[in-house]
Amino acid sequence: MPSTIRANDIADLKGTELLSVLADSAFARIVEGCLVQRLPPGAVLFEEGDRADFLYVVLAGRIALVADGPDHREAVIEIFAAGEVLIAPAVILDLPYLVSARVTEEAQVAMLPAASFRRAMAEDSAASLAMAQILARHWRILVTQIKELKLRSTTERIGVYLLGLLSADDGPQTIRLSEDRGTMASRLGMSPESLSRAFAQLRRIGVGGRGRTVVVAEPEKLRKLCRRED
Amino acid sequence: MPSTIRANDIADLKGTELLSVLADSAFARIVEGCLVQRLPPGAVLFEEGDRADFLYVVLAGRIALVADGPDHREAVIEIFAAGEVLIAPAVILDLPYLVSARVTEEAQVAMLPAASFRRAMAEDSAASLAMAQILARHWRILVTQIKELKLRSTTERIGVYLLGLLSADDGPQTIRLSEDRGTMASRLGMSPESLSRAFAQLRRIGVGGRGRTVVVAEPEKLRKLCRRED
DNA sequence: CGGCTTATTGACATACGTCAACTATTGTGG
DNA sequence: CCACAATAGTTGACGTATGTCAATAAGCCG
Repeated sequence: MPSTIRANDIADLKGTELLSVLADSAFARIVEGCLVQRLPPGAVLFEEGDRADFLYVVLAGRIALVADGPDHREAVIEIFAAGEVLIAPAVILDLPYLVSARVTEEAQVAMLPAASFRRAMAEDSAASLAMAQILARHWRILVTQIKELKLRSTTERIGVYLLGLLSADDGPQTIRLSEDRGTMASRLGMSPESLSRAFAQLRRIGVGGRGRTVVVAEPEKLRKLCRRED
Repeated sequence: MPSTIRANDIADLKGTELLSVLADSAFARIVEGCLVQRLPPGAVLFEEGDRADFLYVVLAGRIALVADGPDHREAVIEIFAAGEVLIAPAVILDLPYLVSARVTEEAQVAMLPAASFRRAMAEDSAASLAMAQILARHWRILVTQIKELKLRSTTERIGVYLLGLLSADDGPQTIRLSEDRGTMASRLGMSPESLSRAFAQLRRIGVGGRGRTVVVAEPEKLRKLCRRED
């Protein structure tokens, strides 16, 4: 059940990139009609096609944007973590959601009424500038994803994904996946089985581990695999 | 060769969604350092990795954003027409271009210096609001494309693409593709050969025509093919 | 009318998905 | 703490959609 907002939720909201720039009065107005929800994994925030009545802000946990396909297939488009703002585009344009949202990791989210958010955007220039910057970053994230889908094999896509989790260091590294492998497969546009097999491929260049743990023995080999100018 | 701007170019710029909202003084400053270029098909505006020194506005013709793949393969990400603004994200964030841009149809483009555009965004709240709205629309376009790449077959992707060109009418329609079939294939994430074969599939439900002309005898059949809930 | 690019078609290879079986892994209640 | 079920991941066998390579045909332009 949505509940009204508490003091430390307000602090969290104030700490997000988007809302931190708002003037105090504008921030107060936004927070006014705001609801906060704690949700278990699997919970659905909204479904594709719903009217965009709320802007969601992730306060904790993780939320996946998923597109529904034929016969219960689905594709994960993007995953959001604490501090990020969800589906602003639908809210800004006052258009139905293009995707559904589902909790992948026990989450706490704030729901800001769409109309008051749009008003804040129109009245507070810092907000629209911050919004433009956030959307600009997302444009790049999505374009990168499209490039990968169109030009890279399953194995390479996994490689690129892992590289994004690696530090610049060149020694062996252990990383922790923030999603289970099934979700990761869907996000990367492949079946869980293909993911599994692609990981098997990567084993020969020193990528191991199991479950959510992945060990990359030789990051440089992985980088070489994914480098374009081969 | 880039040349300085002429009166009717200024009128065109003033007519675009993004720049029309600017206050006169801000608009004048932006136009100040602006160059205009007329370019033949095949011309490259900039390449992936270049520093984002300019924001491009398409005044006429068409420009494709393309990602370069291994051994001279490439993927078309999006195509822009007159009135649209190109790769604002890189300019806003002052990051290198993620993609290259190539003219697909004899074009005229205005080049606005990145720094003065960023300044205009910061100072003119109407501009950042308009920018946020434009980027919001692009987010939806890109997400739609990702959904299609992840969930639909080549034939369905073509179907959806054609549906986007069709009027709501239910009678036979003749439409004109704005790109050659090779470019269209790349934009849809498939080889030209696959596009050709998928068109052959569609023939049995009344999709015909050749070259840039496509005839859809029974739009309803096409809609049915692409409808999700089978 | 040749040349030129662009589109189609055929034969073939292969990457990836699907279905099904099997094996961890995790969680639950006795 | 162990059995058990439930879930998640792996592996194998197989089918198929899509890419690749090569040859042909069809538009297009000087």
